[in-house]
Amino acid sequence: MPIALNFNDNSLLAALPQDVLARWRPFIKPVDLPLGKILYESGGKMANVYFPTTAIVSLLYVMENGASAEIAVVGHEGIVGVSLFMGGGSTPSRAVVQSAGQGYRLKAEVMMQEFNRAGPVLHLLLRYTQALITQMAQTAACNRHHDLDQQLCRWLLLSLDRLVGNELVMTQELISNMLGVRREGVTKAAGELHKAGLIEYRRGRITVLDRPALEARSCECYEVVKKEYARLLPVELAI
Amino acid sequence: MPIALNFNDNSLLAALPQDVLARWRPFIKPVDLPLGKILYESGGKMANVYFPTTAIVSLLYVMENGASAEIAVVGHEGIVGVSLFMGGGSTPSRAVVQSAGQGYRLKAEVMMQEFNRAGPVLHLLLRYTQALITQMAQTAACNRHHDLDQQLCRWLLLSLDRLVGNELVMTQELISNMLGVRREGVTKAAGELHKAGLIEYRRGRITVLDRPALEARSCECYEVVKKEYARLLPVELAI
DNA sequence: CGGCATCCGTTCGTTGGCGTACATAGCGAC
DNA sequence: GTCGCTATGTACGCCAACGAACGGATGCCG
Repeated sequence: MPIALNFNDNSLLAALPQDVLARWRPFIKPVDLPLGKILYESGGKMANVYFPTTAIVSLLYVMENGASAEIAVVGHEGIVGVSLFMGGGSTPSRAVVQSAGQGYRLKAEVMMQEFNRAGPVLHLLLRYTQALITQMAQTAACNRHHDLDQQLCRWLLLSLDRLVGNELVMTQELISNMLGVRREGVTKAAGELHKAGLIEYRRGRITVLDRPALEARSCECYEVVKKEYARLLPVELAI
Repeated sequence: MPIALNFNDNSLLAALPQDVLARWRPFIKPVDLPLGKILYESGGKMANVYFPTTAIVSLLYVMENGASAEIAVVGHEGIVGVSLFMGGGSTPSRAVVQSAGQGYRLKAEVMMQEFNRAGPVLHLLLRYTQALITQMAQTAACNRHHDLDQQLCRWLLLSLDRLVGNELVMTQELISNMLGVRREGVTKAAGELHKAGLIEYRRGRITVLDRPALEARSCECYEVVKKEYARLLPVELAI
């Protein structure tokens, strides 16, 4: 944990004016986000918001029968906990760390205080939330119309955009939970991507070999979401 | 068109303070919203926002190949055009009138002016947006895990909540576009609901006979969304 | 360096929804 | 009342994904 916090690792923090960061400095803490850690539970009170830096966080919907489905993913371009400032302070979804790493944690009250000043923080966060909404909407449509093969490509690309390097530490079982499909289905789809020479993997590690081909094979959803993030967030924020 | 506008027909308008309504009065107009009218197009600029009263508006995602999927529905409890104040001024989805009726139209600039005062309008609209987000997330998960039968029940109930009476003017073809499935699939599912005595229909009119049974047969998604709307919006706003 | 938990591969039958094609029937216009 | 458009009913083969079950492999840990 460096003495001088480097807020540039999260794009939202990086875009904030100095005076906001100065106010936040005493209350914002770097934290480890280990794989599987639940940042908030469905319907639970939100004591903090999180700004991931090297971690990836999944917004996961868990149904009554235990089945799950990812509705959006948040990395160093975003913030976990938008429902805090949107109002209500909870959502019926769960936020869980999908790829281990670090992030910053900020107390809910401090965030709210700043939000209620109705300055640049408010506008930046609302634009980010709009981008998140796009991702959710796209996920809904994608779940309806695209096959597992394409969705796996989309999902790999979305994750890749939020990581450095081209390797994901990720079991097929975990991916299947995110996509809301069976593990066997992921095995089959991944096998085909492997045969085509796009990826390589072994026991919980996936390496992307041919990213352009992955983009070509993915459904349109990846591209749409990416473009919308680029449009809505300041240039230096683009993923 | 009455001389005295009755803003109580839309719950958001009804919840606004008098001084806001007074400022809006010169700029807000009752409008007819005929079936199929497109209020805004994917990616298009948003010149107005709409407050439905008796109409229902679908937020529809249209894919490259022409396939579509509804991501949320808006009626007298809401507003069409949240991406205006969220930032960006457009979304990659389309807003189309799903059930003909009336609503109010307000110029985008007037809305923005009020929103930027950062008063009760801002907070009310953000809470509503949060409810809308819940609906989208639920739709995403529902699309993944529940079968057409259950989804049709959910969809009928969501529509019914936004109408007076128990009759929907709605062809199966239209429903299939909303749900993102084939028309034949809707015919089959509707036939089963009919056999079970829950609904009755003839050529573009569906009558709900046994609402409790419909709720029992629906997936959990309807209940979750409904509860979240009730929680997030003031009591008198509850659908 | 060996044991073992965990991850990945594969199989078989089932099923819900798709694409296509065509038949019937309600309802408005004339 | 008849015509014709459009909504609804039905049938066939097809395929992606499901559920369950089990074998094989890898790499971590002692």
